[in-house]
This record gives sequence, structure tokens and C-alpha cells, in this order.
Amino acid sequence: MDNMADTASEALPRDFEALRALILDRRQSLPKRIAQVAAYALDNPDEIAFGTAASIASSAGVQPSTLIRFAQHLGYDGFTSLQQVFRERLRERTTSYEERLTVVRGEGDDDASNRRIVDGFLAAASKSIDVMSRNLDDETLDRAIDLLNGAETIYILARRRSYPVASYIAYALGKLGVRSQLIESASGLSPEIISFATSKDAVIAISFSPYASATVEEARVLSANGVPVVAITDSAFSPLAQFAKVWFEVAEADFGGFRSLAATMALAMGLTVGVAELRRGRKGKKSANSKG
Amino acid sequence: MDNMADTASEALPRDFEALRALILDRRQSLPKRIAQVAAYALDNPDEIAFGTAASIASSAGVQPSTLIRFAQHLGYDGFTSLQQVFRERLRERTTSYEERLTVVRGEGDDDASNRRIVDGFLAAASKSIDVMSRNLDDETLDRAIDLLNGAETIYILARRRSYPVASYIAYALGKLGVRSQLIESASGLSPEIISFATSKDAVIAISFSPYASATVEEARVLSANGVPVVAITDSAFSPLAQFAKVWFEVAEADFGGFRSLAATMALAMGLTVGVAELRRGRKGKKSANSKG
DNA sequence: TCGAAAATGGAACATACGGTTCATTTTATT
DNA sequence: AATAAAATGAACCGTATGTTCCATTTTCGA
Repeated sequence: MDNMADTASEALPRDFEALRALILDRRQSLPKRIAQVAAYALDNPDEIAFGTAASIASSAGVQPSTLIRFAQHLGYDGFTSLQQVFRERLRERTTSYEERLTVVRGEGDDDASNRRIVDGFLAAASKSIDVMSRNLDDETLDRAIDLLNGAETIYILARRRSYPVASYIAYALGKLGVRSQLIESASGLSPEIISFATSKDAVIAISFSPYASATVEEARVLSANGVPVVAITDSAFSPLAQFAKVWFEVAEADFGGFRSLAATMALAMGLTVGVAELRRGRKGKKSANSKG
Repeated sequence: MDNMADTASEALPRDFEALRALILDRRQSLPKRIAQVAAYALDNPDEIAFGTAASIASSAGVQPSTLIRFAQHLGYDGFTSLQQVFRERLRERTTSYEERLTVVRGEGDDDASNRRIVDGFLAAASKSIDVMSRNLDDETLDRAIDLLNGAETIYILARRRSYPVASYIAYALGKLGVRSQLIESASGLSPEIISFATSKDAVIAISFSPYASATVEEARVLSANGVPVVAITDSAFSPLAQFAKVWFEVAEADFGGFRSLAATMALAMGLTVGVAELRRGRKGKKSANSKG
């Protein structure tokens, strides 16, 4: 009773993240069964949101009364008010874009068609991000960044649709103090620039079907010259995948024939900043992060 | 009883989308109060998921018993089983990126730090898209596209961080057969190119704080020469907003000092494709709305 | 206009729910 | 080892919930 008085003085978490932090903070000081509930709650928040005290208790392997004690330990006056927080969490999640889109499609056929177009691109971007978030392989990423970290100059190879990504990488690397060279067609100097690259350098090549022949050819030459290639492409059958030491398969959703660049952009920024981080501070091995 | 027997032969929707389709299908044949509930349910699915029969009925302006009748009309044996579908819908939504991020941060502090960086950019992109989806104004969008539709040549103005967007717009407009001119610093010919623009043309100018002086200056000159400007920027106080006939405020989330481009990209593609659609087929005025 | 059938409102009902209480077990302290 | 304090389990209780039932109103066809 008294030991929960001081905690009641702090405002009770009304949102899930704060509650989560509170639970993790108290984890050590909770009684065994209560801690068991706490762990279950953080692992199965949806169950807490929808289940009944009895069903949750059964799933968590405790008595229903323990749930109430758990809530009271945290300062809530009962299980119900704790449950509200878990429900709010689900409420606040914004509607997914897929869902929103189908809604939009169903209504007004003619008007707001411009809005529908933008929504389409937003949905494509969102989906692409979602897919990448699930499919990206940590180890591939680490290898790519290690490889790029060792390079004196990073050459960036991309044409047409992929070019915006390349220009963003070049911009970011420049801001981060990493030497880089963007290969673009306009200057007409691509062959000369490429001939400077050595095995001490590295290449980021970006190309999606239908693959720009210039990008493929240049990647081939560079690879043959011993310059390691990191490729971002859309398929294992991509010509780029053959020449690459490390390659990422990125599945971008499309809308109206134009594929999103959102996932590729995020990956590109990840590579860029990852290299920059390695070079200052996190040098070599990754370690010594203080806390979360 | 009998008229719902044949519907019971079809499997009952267990997921929300199927339920939604079923309701829309039956909409016409439902009694007035039941239809009222049906409309409320589709408009406030979260309320159905979390509320009690009494609270929902009150919000929808009907008796609790009507809710049960509604569920039974659809073939469910009661309100509770219908509610399950609305709850499943919330359960199935994939975890949001914000949430996923905090989880990642909490666990393994040392390893997978590269992954954390990419996740950060994915989260920033996702958030930006989310915000745009909520804040984008349909009327502004329509005005911008109408304005661009009237242009002989579309000039695209952007430097530094915004340049990737500009290059993508130029690429897309080219593919769609819309005449455009990308203004870039490299050529050193910006002033000459700009001097060709007339009031029959239009400009898309993109700049975020800290605003590239070249972009601002060129937008000023073009605007003074009577060339209408569509601006994409980050604040009402942006210098670009002053010169623009139409301007969009885009709030991009950032990670590690680098702001996302995801929302800006989607908007840019929307403008681009919107104009192209207007020019072929949907030509000129938007009208002829058939229904609501 | 009349009558039957469907729809609706509202009260009554059974029960499943969260919360409380108390006996028992476990833990900590001296 | 003895005792006090905390934690736990399990039965109990009041209430709020979903559901059912019935009287009334509305709708539709003859």
C-alpha cells in the first residue's frame, strides 16, 4: 500500500510506450507472479487489449486476481483502467494505407482523382517500406557497409529512374565527409572517371528492370578491374547481381507504372550514414554503446 | 429467418474487408435502423471493436437490440461474434514502425546497429508519408495540377537535398511526354535557361530549410517575370511560399540529421502523373461527377 | 382502408465479468 | 528456527453486459 503511494504521485502512463518503460523500470522489484504477468503483457499486448481478465490470466498461467494486483502495483485502480492503455495503443495506430486506399477507391469515382493519385504513390511508398523492413538481411547490410567503409572513393552508378537515389547518396556522402564520385551520363566523361577506380575503392550500383545498359556495362568493367561492387537491384537475375560482391534485392511497389523509390532511398541512406558512423567513432568493430 | 438462410450458406466473413464488402452489398436491402448501424460501423470500426453494445448503440443513435439484429441480419449469431471481426482487424495490422523501432532500440544494444540505422530511415519515411496523408489538402493539389497543366514547359527548380526529387520529376515528365526543363547548377547556364520562361510556362520549386539561395533567387525572378510557381517547402515562412501561386507544406521526419524525402517524392509523383492524366483523356475541366 | 408482416423501442433477464475477501503459502528478518 | 510480512490462490459478490422477449409502430399488399 505505502510503497505504491510514491509511485502514484508520478502521473500514470496513459500511452503504451510510457507504460512499457514503467514496467521495464520496475521489472526487478516486482513479485514473481506479477513479473510473470508483466512479461506476458509486453509480449502479448493484443491479448491484454481484447481478452477478458479470465482468459488473459489463463493464458499467462496466473489467477485473475493477479492481473488486478499487477495493475494496482503500477498504480492503476484496477485491471480495466490498465486495459484502456493497451486498447488506446491499437486505436492510435493509423489506418494502413492499403486499407485507406480501398476506402478511397470505393467512394467518389470521379472527383478527388488527383488526391487518389497521390494516395496511390503514398501507398506504394508505404508498402515498399514495409516489405523492406521485413526482408532486409542484417548480415548483407553489415557486409555492404564494411565493404564501403574500406573504400578510398565511393563511386555511385545509376541512370534514369535510379539516378535520384544516386544523387542523394552523393549529396549525403559529401555532407558526411566521405569522398565519392557520381557517374552521370551528362558529362560524357564516364569512361575516364571509371578508369581511375582501383581495388581500393568501391562502387554502389543501382539499377532496376529494365536495366540501363550503361550502368550494367560500367559495373561489369569496374568489377573486372577488381573494384568491389555493392548493388541495389530488384531480382537475383539482375545483371548487376552477377558482378556484385554484395547485393540487395529491393521490391518497390508501383503505382500507375511508376515504382516507388522510398525503400531504396532509405536503404541508400542507411548505407551512407552507416559508413560515416563507422569512420568516426565506431571505427572498425562495433561496440561500446552505452545504453538504450 | 428463411431469407437469411441462403446467406448463411455462404461462409461468414472472418476478416474485415470481406465483412465490409458484404455490408456494402446488402446496404440497399437493410431496414432503416439496421442500415444506420451498418453505416456507423463502417465509419467507426474502432468504436465497434472497443465499445460495449450499450455505448455503441448510444453513439449510433439506436437501441442495443438493434446492434444484435444487425449482426444477425448478416448471419452472425450475435453482436459478440460480429465484434470479433472488428477486433481481428486491429490485431492484424502490422506493428507500426515507431513501435518497432523502440523495440529494436530496447533490445541488443551493440549488434545490428547498421540495421538500426536503416530502420531509422524507414521509420522516418513511414512517418513522413503518414503525416502527408493526413495533411495534404485536396484543393491545393487540384489547383497545383491545374496550374501545371496549363504550362507549355515546366521548369523544375531544386538544389542539394531537394535535387533528387527534381531529377525524378524531370525523368517522369519526360517519360510521360510533358515538356520540362531541369535547372541545375552544374551546367552554369541557369540564368540563360530561366530567361526563356514566360507566363505561359510554370515552375515547380522545391526547397527546405536551410533554403538554397539559388533556388530562392531563381524562384523570385521567375515569379517576377509572371511565371506561376508551385512550391514544395517546409513552412509558411519559407521564402518560397511568398513567390508561389500554390505551395505545399511538407513535414518530413528526419533521422540522424537527414530528413526523409519519401513524402516529397510521393507528392512530386502525384503532381507529375496528375498533369499527365489531365492532358490525355481527362483533358481540361474536371466535371461530370456521376455520383457520390 | 384494412390486415398481416416486418421493424422497432424498451424493459426484463441470465450470465459472465472485474473486483474483493480471506485462507494458505512463501519469503524475509531477527 | 520463529515470527512477521508479503504474495498467492481460490471462492465469493455486485454489477454491467449481451441477449431475449413483448408491446407498439411502421410498412406494404390486397
